[in-house]
Amino acid sequence: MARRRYWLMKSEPDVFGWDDLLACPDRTECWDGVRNYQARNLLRDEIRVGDGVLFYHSRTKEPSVVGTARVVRNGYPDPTQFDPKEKYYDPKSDPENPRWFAVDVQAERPMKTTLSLKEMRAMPELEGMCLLRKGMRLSVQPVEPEQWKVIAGPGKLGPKL
DNA sequence: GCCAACGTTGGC
DNA sequence: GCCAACGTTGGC
Repeated sequence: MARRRYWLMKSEPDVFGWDDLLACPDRTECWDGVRNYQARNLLRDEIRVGDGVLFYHSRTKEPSVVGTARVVRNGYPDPTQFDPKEKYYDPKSDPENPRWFAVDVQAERPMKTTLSLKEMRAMPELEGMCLLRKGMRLSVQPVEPEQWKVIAGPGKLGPKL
């Protein structure tokens, strides 16, 4: 069994945020709509059931990590790419060889107190973190175990949902 | 295969 | 809402 790995996923609370995830059946939702090849590769090849996810709110007043989630389904073809009614419809994607992938995530625990981007920038332990690097706009990105521990380690999280 | 134009992301 | 930093597209 491979070691559990960690990721950070960005969401825009105006579109779909933590509260929306909690409102889903089983607190589980398909993480779809990712249209970036680098992120796609992670979703398709790297992210596995059981991995930990930092749930991050972007494009909001105080961009922050708000909770943790767990991957509950490995990468599979993103259904929205084949639906012409979908915003994320991609007519160039061949169903025989899908271009875009999604995973399912389940909300696990809220942060005891949300951790803002500003606060993270001020933490020397998080230096070099993907999220904090200039120009890093990946909506799905890796988190090192040490970084996970600092952000979501003992005492940082609220009760299991 | 270069690169200008265009679109998107996301902090501020 | 602005705009810098990227990524993608498409003409050549």
